[in-house]
Amino acid sequence: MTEKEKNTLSRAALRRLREKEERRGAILRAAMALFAAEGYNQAGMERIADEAEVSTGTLYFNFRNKEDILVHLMDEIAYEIRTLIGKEFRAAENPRDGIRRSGIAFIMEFCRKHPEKIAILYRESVGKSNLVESHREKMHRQLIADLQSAVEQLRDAKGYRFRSDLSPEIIAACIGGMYERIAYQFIIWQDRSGDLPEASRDLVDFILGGIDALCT
Amino acid sequence: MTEKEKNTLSRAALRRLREKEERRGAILRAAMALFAAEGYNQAGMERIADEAEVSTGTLYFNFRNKEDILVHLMDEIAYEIRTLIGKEFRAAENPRDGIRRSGIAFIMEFCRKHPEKIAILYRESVGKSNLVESHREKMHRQLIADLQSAVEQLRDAKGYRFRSDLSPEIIAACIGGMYERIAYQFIIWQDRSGDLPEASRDLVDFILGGIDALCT
Amino acid sequence: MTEKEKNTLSRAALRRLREKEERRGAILRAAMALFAAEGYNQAGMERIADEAEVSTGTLYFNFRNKEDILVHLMDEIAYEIRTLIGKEFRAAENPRDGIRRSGIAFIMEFCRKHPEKIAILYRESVGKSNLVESHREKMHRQLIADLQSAVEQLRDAKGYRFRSDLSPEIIAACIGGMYERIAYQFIIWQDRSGDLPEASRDLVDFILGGIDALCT
Amino acid sequence: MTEKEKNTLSRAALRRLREKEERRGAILRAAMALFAAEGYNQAGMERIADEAEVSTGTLYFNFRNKEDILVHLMDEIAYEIRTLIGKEFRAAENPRDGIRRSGIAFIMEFCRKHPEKIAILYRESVGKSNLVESHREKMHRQLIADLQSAVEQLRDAKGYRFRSDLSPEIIAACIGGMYERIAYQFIIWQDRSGDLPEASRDLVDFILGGIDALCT
DNA sequence: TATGAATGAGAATTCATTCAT
DNA sequence: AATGAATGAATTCTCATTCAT
Repeated sequence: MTEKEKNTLSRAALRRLREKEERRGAILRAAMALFAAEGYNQAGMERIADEAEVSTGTLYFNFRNKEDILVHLMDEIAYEIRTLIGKEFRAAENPRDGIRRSGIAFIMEFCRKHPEKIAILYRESVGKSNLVESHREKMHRQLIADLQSAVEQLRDAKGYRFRSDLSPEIIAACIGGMYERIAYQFIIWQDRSGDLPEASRDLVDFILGGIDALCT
Repeated sequence: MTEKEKNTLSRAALRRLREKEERRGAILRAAMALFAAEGYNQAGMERIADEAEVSTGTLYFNFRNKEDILVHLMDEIAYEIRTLIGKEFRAAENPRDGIRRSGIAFIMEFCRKHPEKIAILYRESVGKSNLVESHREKMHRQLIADLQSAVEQLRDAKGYRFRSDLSPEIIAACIGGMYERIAYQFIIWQDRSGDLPEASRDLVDFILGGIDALCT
Repeated sequence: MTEKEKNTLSRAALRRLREKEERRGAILRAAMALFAAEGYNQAGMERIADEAEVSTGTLYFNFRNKEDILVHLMDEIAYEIRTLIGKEFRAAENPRDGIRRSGIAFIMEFCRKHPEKIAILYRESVGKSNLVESHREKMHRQLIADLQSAVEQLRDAKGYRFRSDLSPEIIAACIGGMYERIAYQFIIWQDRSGDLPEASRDLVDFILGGIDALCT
Repeated sequence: MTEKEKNTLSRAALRRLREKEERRGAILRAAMALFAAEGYNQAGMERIADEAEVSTGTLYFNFRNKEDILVHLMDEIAYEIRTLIGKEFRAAENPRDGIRRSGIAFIMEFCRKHPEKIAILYRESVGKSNLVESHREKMHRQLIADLQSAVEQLRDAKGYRFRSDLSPEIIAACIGGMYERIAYQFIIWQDRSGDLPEASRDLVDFILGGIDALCT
């Protein structure tokens, strides 16, 4: 429903609409918390409904099925990440600084503050079903595309040349993998948020050094 | 059962032992194929038994439960990887070359040739249960420790100094993450084995460049 | 609401009444189409509402519940059948001809032209619930009573005597069963409308021959 | 499993086999009783399992699903009917007598003694799902084919000629319909077993008279 | 040891019905 | 009167695990 459509509604209708969206939000929040805390398979629909203070029927009124809830969570999270790192990258003076700033922001602003989203993104959405897996692929492809674009901007700004046409894509994939692993290891497996500032600094330097090494 | 113990057995007992181990192997092979092809949750015990040409009862005679089969597969795979990259690393002239050789071997000899093991390692063992997850952590910790040790050997050989004590661990984690993502993307999501030689070369150069960048 | 009551209403009230009846009709038409096409259990209330272009709430304003819709459909259909065969029977010169004409009309004018009503009458109303089943019995009892009366008129006109007092009822039941089976087989199971003229002729001759055989 | 295969089994294995078949039988008996008493849709799987003194899992070990149980019941019943009326028909001196004997046996020996089978055959299997319905069609087609063959034997024995080639099929369908309706009305809707002898006599005379009427 | 039938708790999903607006 | 979101009991089916033979 567009903003324009909303303007034509009565105030009572607006309130109902707000309540409806709030209910969807409550379901997504409850599902995220449970998926992160107990695992996608362990979290039953009844439990999600309870936590969201609705009935199971309402779950199915708002989402096609359990998978659909997970996919919506994935979309929300991916959107948030792309927004955050895009903003940081554009706010930087140059691509090199953009990669640094967005990398640190991703770790410090996103991962550190939303461990449950990291759990969804890197753990609960893995290997669940063909549909979820293909959605996950699409999602990561987009994030990789963003990273690849950043790498290419850096290359162009510096007058670099990479060894091969494949290099930007490889680099982007590597960057994605590094963030995933650092986040997983320091947030999900161990609780070492305290090490994150240091880790994120090493991480971006590692990345920039790696990129430089692939250039002539 | 150690080799020594085997020597004390009668030939009939040896045959039974051989058959038993063959059966365990058949079960593990069947489970690996099914987990990789259809997913851990989708692959039922009955189906695994069928494929291994034994009964479900035999499954439970050889393994505590379904999780236990997965954990054994994970162990086998981790052992194989550590053996391979350890061998390559030690066969190299110096740590820098060791990182290069073992990295390329991992991609070209292991990942490329055993996509089903990649699926188990990076997809089917993710987020399954607390037990599997903690086993996965331990497994990755070992691999990371190997990598960390290689990085430290490189540092010492070159007379490098890292910015912080954390750096070797961060670097090791990053390396693990890169390999995971490259393997996942080029083998599981897409079928681009043809790009793997190029990708693996970029990958090790990226790594070595990154390490250099964190040194003084 | 009788015709007389309608005359006392304002034109606006008349329009509302017309709209209301049109809505009931739309619901019944949608339900009949869906019950016939997909089955009573498969056709959900939401779907019926959609098809009738009303809301589920309106369904429940017009009918007590889902059963009630089915029962109304059954009544409509039974009324239509009784009207048709009654008219044909009375238009005939004698009872024998009446049985012939009404039988052929039932097959050719009703069954052939309204396969969806046949589906409701002989398939979708069967074994659904105690209420529907008892309604179905009542409905069939009425049709049988009509047939029985026709048979008795034939008997009296001819000066026949049946072997027993039960005979007219048995005959009537047989006639009902034959029509049901012929309609089911040639319209629902197979699509052999082309054979219906021939079948209906055989059918009535079979009936008349059967009746004669039970007379002295 | 053929008789021959059974002979090769140990006595213990035979006992287990007997128990297994007994369990299948218990399930079918429980399901038949419940379907007839409460209706197919009303009878839950849990209830059937309870009644058969097994678990729901055993239900699904022995039958694909609920539909499958119903289909097996239908097959059993159809087999029993064909066996009975075939035996009676062949035991008769001539086709005319065969039609009479088998008709009376069907009513008096089968319908009267197994009202629950009548309920399955003529009520609970109607309009349940596409699969059941197509199975029902096949089943009735076979019964009709038997009847048609009997009618054709009568025609040939008597040197009759029917008005059209369609006639035997029409007659067979009519006969099937009559039996269905008589059984339904006198056993399911009303409890008039006392009238069945009389009804069955009228029924066969009606049939034979009808057949004669269609001959030249 | 090996078998495979039996178990039964647990899961997702459906859908007729209600009711606040 | 009409709407349509919400309800929640009910239902079918799955599957890891057990255990008598």
